[in-house]
Amino acid sequence: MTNTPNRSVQRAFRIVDELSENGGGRASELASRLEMPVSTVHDYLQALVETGYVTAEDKEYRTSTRFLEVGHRQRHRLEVVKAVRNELVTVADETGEHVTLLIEEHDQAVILAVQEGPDAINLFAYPGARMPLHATAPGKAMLAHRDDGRVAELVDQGLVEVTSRTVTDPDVLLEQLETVRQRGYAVDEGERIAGMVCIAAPVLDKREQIQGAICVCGPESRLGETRREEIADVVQRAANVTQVNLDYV
Amino acid sequence: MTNTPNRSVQRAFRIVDELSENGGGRASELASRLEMPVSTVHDYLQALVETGYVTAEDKEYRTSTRFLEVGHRQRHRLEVVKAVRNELVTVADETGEHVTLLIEEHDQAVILAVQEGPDAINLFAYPGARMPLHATAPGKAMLAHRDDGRVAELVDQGLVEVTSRTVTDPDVLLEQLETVRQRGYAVDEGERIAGMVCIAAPVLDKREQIQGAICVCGPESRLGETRREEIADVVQRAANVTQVNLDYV
DNA sequence: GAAGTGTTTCGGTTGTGCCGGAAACTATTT
DNA sequence: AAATAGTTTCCGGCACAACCGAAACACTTC
Repeated sequence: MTNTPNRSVQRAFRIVDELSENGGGRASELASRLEMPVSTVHDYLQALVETGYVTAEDKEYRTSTRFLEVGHRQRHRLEVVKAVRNELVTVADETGEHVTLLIEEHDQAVILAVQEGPDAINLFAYPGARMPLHATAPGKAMLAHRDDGRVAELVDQGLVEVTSRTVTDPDVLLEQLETVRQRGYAVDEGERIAGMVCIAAPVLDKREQIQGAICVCGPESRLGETRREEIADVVQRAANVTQVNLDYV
Repeated sequence: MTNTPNRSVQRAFRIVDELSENGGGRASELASRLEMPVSTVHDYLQALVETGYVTAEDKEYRTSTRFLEVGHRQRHRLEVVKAVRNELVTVADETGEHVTLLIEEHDQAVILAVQEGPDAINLFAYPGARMPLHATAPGKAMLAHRDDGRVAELVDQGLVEVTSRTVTDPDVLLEQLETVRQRGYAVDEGERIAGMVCIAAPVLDKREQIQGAICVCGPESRLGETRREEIADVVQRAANVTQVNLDYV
């Protein structure tokens, strides 16, 4: 942006990113991938090990469990997580499907908690996983309760097509958001993962501020019209209880 | 050690640590706590935000969910976690207590997974939480299967007294480790948390390498002699099944 | 034992992190 | 509104630490 990006910090975290994506790596490997001199990467790795955020085991470097620690501490402090915990379990039991809590961060939807019901299909969903807002039910649920300016910004950045069904037309998106506001829940039909339907309800606090979204995902084949409405009810009720918990505490 | 600690990297992560411990903070606040000039801290925060690992919301900085993401990705790749998952649930159900999976990292025991049984007391235990090896059952379970050199190193670093019951005498520790090897499980009696008894079994792979430990914790009052032995059996069986899973995959 | 591959060390130079100072905001108070 | 105090943010020049080429070192492999 303006200035002072602090190159060292950038580079350190680029290395961390790289380690995270590949589940570890060696100095030379990283060096070639990041197009940096080996000796430089080596210096960084040394420094990172020193901090405790990276471990070195026989020339093989990995991210350490410190990341888990920091991540969980942060999550633990978020009110929504506490407020929603029991509800997630309930929803998972009642629907049998894959249930998640998401929040918005840095213009993306991020999973904070996962609860798998008895029939849940195995999604590649873990806390910290992120996805575009416009291509998911929870994302749309949250966007619907943001001011229009925010939505316009997103549109300007371009609505990436994740699957062939992803909404990429701004007008369609705005229309859908209006629908979400009216009926209280959002749906995505294979817009992020083909063959997958998700239904999500927004969690608001007493000041009508969006705090997150509860989302149920299941295979299209299992989620007919009536079933979807059932699920929508369950999710909305859960979101409601969560709001009460949130305001009560 | 030798040289090149890369000050920028150190400082960046010190700021992250500080943010994590206090659940966020403002520039001036951090500056005074870390005894750095405000402008410097500001520069770092800016850089950290740029990386996406820190979020800024109205002058209030927090660690972002990226840490969760990196942490979980790492955890996901660890074989032990997959191998132990079902067993943790089983143990939690059978014992009713608080069950965890731990590994060793950087001379500490680190929790990787938590499973609470129906009667579990509420411990401040979350993935990423760390504790000294010598003061916990899982730590002792893991140490028992390390070569003596490693143990000697730990002793040299000093056996910190966590509670009044913590083993601080090297000879006693070595003796206990021998017992662990003989009967296959480790016990700690209020050595880390007063009033808390923990029973842990080591998870080894086919090459006899220590991969982690499964740990059951409960209040002293509930864990009499016979109950402890029951639990020891359950934990050992779980560790055994985990080993099989580990080697099979 | 020579040649190949990757890691670690070393040190000079050069670019950039650093931080004092000032400006631009935000509250709060009179 | 004006003054005060406490922030955050911007700026810019200097010193020093990051940077990386090259050399030393540790290994395999042929």
